[in-house]
Parts: sequence; structure tokens; C-alpha cells
Amino acid sequence: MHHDAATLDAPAAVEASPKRRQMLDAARGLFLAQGYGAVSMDAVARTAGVSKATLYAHFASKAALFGMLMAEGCSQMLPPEENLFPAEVADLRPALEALGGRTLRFMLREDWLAIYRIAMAESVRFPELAHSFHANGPVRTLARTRDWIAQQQAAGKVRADAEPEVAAQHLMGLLRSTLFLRATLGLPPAAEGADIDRAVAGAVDTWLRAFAADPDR
Amino acid sequence: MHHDAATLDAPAAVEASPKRRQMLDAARGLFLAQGYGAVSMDAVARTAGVSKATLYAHFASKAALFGMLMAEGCSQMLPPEENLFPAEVADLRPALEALGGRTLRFMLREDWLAIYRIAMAESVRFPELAHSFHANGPVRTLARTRDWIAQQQAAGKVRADAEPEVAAQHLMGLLRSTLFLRATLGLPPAAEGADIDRAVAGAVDTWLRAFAADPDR
DNA sequence: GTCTATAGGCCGATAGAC
DNA sequence: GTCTATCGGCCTATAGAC
Repeated sequence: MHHDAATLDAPAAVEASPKRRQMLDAARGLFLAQGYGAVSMDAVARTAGVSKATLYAHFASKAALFGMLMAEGCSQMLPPEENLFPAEVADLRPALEALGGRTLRFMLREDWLAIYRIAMAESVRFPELAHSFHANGPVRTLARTRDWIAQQQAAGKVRADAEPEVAAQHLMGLLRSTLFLRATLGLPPAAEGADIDRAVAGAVDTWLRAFAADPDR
Repeated sequence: MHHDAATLDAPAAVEASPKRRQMLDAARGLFLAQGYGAVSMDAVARTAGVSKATLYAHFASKAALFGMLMAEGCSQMLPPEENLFPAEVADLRPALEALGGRTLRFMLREDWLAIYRIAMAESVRFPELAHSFHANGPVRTLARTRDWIAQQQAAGKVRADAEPEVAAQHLMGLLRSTLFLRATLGLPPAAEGADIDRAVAGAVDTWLRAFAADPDR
């Protein structure tokens, strides 16, 4: 197995060849659903409706195809920002619940879980994939959250002696504490909206007790 | 692929055939290091120093061998208890740091991570494995911790209006918040003793701020 | 660029001798 | 029980016609 998967961080200029998109789409679906090893190039070609030779004309190897896909996927592993990090808030709780809800829901999405599963499982064969996923997903989410917490700290909303980095990590940890492990293992039943809301509210509650400058109770 | 992996929770009466142990040991090492799909029965036989025919004489299929191994592994996914749950403590902090340190160190062990990786990656092909791992590992650890927290709550050490279940989940979440994600992805550098101690101290600090009955600061 | 057809190898699993 | 030898199949990857 030679790793000509190239750099995993460059989405690359994918021109608009329809067959190429068919192949990439088919491959992504199969890889995410079944993992790297369980997917054959035959299956990719069949699903995409092309011949294997065409597949190999576009992608030098199975590893290269996989690497290119994961690069695309990893660059989209951030939840939409929108108004998730408001500079000024009257109360920290609703802002944290919005941020936490969006973040946890994003991490419980099947495509996020699928990439996480594959990045973990293939971290030996494709260390670049694990690194790229981590750097493009969790690390960036954490950095944004840390900066926002520091901002709120400067505004007097967060305990002055807290470290924003730790506070951000603990917020993520609390959000992941209940439903995440089950979800990664694919255990039924899948979390529903009410479960997620409850988990987020609990995490925010604990976080505020530990990090809010002014305990509001 | 037929799943005659049988029940994953019964370690089964493995008699003391030396060759059988060689095969099981070889298979466990290979599966944990490389995952289910990447390991061939040829490799298992070669590593164990037996022929493939002998391997198949003992295990009906690759799936059966894998299932038997994971059943053994999953039944050992609890950290040693020792004096981790003392009924009466003067101060909650050192008890939590001992419990948290032992728990986090256990979850960062390469064999625990390897089983977690495989349970995740193969949760589609082997749903029983994911269930067994979860039930024998995280669920039991959480239950013990929850009961101990309830005990401490009754002793007046923990906030009276806290739910022990949530408090236990949040403790685990806080412990996993920093080093765990990196470790699951196999990202260097591996966590060292000092890193772990710092993570545990931070987690316990946040937990105590949120759940201690008597904030001692 | 895309196809059909196939090379060449490794895999899981088995037959049969001892 | 354990071995050697091998089967049939699927895999990645390629050759050659169009």
C-alpha cells in the first residue's frame, strides 16, 4: 500500500466533469457507510455507473481516491457559524445553549460520525487523515470557542481567573459527555431532539456553575 | 459474511491448549493493531506459528475468531477498583483525583483505545461488539461512579439538588475533554504522565465548582 | 475518455494424508 | 490435531480496442 494520497488539506481544483463527480459521490457514500477496507473499486465503479478503467483513469489508486475524498470532507467539518459567537450578550446562558446545541448536533450528524470513525480506524494506514480531520474540525471549533470565551471574560461574564483554553475544552467535554460515546458506537436508539436539548442544557448548567463570573441563582 | 460470532459476553470455557492460546494471542495482537479487515487468516496462522488448517480447526471462521477475542477483551474493560470508591472521605478532591486519574489513564491505554477503535469501525458489521464494549466498559464505569457520587451526596459532600447520573457523566466528559480525542486519533505526541495529571486536576477542579456542596475557595 | 476483458495476487476456507 | 497443497473467488490494477 503506497500512500500517494497526496496532501489531505488541499481540496484541489476539481473541475466539473460529471462522471468524475459521480465517481466521487459514489465513493464518498460507500466509504462513509462501510469504511475503507470494506469498499472495493468494483463497487465504486458499479455505483457510479462507470467502468473500473474509467475510475482508474481519474484516480491513480484506491488510496488516492480515498485521500482526495477525505480532504474534501475534512474541510467541511465545521458547524455553520452564523450568529453563534455574538460579541456582546446580555446573558451567557442562551448564547451557550445556542452554541452548544449547534456544536453537539453537528458532532452527532451521521456524516461527521462516519468521518470520525474512519479517521480513527485508519489512523495507522492514513495518519495524515487523522491529523487533517483533527486540525480542520475539533481544533478549529475549539479555537473559535476559546476566543469567544476570552471575549466574554474580558466583558466580565466569565470568571477572571479561568483559562479560556481549559474553559472551552471543558465545554466541549461536557457536551460530549452523554450522547456522544453511544453515537460513535452506533448504538440505538439514535439521539432525538429532546435528548440533545436536555444534554445541552445540562452541560451549559454545569459549565456556568464552574465558569460564570456571576452565579445567577 | 455470516455472524456466527456467537454471544460476545460469554468468555467461554477456553481450555488450556497451548496452540489455541498461541492463535488467540496472535490474533488479538493483529486485530488490535490493524483492525478486522486488514488482518488475514494467513497472517494470524503465520504469527501464531501454526497452519491455516489448524486455525480453522479451532475457529469456524474469521468472524468467529474475532468475536471470541472481543468477548474476552470486553470483559476486561474496567479499571481495577482497589480503593477507588471509598465510602467515607474527608475531602472530595483527592478521592476524585485518584478516581479520575485511574479512569483516564485506563481509557488512554493503547489496548483500550484499540478496542474502542475497532468497536466503532466495525459497529456496522458487528453491532454486538459495539454493544458489548459499551455495556461492559463505559456503562459499568459510569454506574459505579454514579453510585459513589450518590453516596457522597448522602454524606453531604455533593450538592443536594444534583442528579448523580448527570454528575457522573459530566465527570467522565470532563476527564475525556482534553487528551482523549487526540488519543483516539492516534495523534502524536502521546500523552505523558504530567499531561494526564494536569488534565485530571483541571477536570476535578471544574467538577467540584459545579457539584461540590461546599465550594472550598 | 470510456469501454471490455483479463492479468496476477491474495483471501477465506477445505480436502486429504499422517 | 496438525500438516501440505489447493480451490474458487474477489481484489487492485492494466492492456488494448474504439
